[in-house]
Amino acid sequence: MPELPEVEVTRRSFAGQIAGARILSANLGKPLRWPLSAPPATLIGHVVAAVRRRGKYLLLDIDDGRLLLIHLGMSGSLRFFQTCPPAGKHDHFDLVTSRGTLRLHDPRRFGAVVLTPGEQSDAAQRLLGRLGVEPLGDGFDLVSFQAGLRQRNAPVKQVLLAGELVVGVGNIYASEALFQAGIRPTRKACRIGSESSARLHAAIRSVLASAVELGGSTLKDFSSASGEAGHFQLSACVYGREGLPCVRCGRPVRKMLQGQRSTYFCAACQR
DNA sequence: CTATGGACCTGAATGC
DNA sequence: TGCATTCAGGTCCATA
Repeated sequence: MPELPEVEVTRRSFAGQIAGARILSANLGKPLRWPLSAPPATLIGHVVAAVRRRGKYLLLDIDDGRLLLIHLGMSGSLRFFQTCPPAGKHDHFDLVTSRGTLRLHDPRRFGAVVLTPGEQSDAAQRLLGRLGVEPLGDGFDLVSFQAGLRQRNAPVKQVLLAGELVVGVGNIYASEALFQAGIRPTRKACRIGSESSARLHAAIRSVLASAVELGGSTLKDFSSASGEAGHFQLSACVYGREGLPCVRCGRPVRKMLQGQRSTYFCAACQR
């Protein structure tokens, strides 16, 4: 489900409520992707100082310097409840605080909750250390992005998904950004001209920013921590539109597989 | 080093 | 109706 916009929308929907809240208990259900590196009981009595985001990870700063990392995987979503209903079959983590309960719902359990000693610890850096720059931040400058592309021989879509150049661009938004930039997803990154790569740079920013504005994509079951659905998918130009007319030229949108994942594009508009 | 494919897990949609 | 197959928003890991 969640790419950067969904994670950011989720963060914004509960960060203000949980910041300053005292942890009353932390309960795990079925195992998630990585084990907790410390017993969750060690969180009790501590305060959640802030909620940040890095790529597709949510970072909960604990008042003693520890960092609780949450990743939503493919099917995860978070809700923040004032009064928390009983846990359902796919609710696998509850952080009960003085201001409400943060609950992770994740049917496929590709998500993760990892308690680390701090952002610079090995445990945290193992997950965060190789992430590329934030696409909506100042670090995403055109010149370094173009230089990064020139170094990669892989198809540009795979380079975006790898997240080593720039984070947060997942399967939906990679297709959308490449469509907006007029670049064929199979084109080798190092063979993209500087005008095209400048368009891609701008497209990544604008696609992600507009998805955040629209509250993310609601394909299957995404909603924010307050339960709001997103609306980006209504404005998707190519993703999930195989066979439907390209919004620009009217020819049918095509679907192909790249690295076992669906890619949507317009063969006429993208070269 | 890179590129590829499998692994993790469940549920919904599709096909026969 | 029932059962098997395919697909889904992510990422790590083993293998060539």
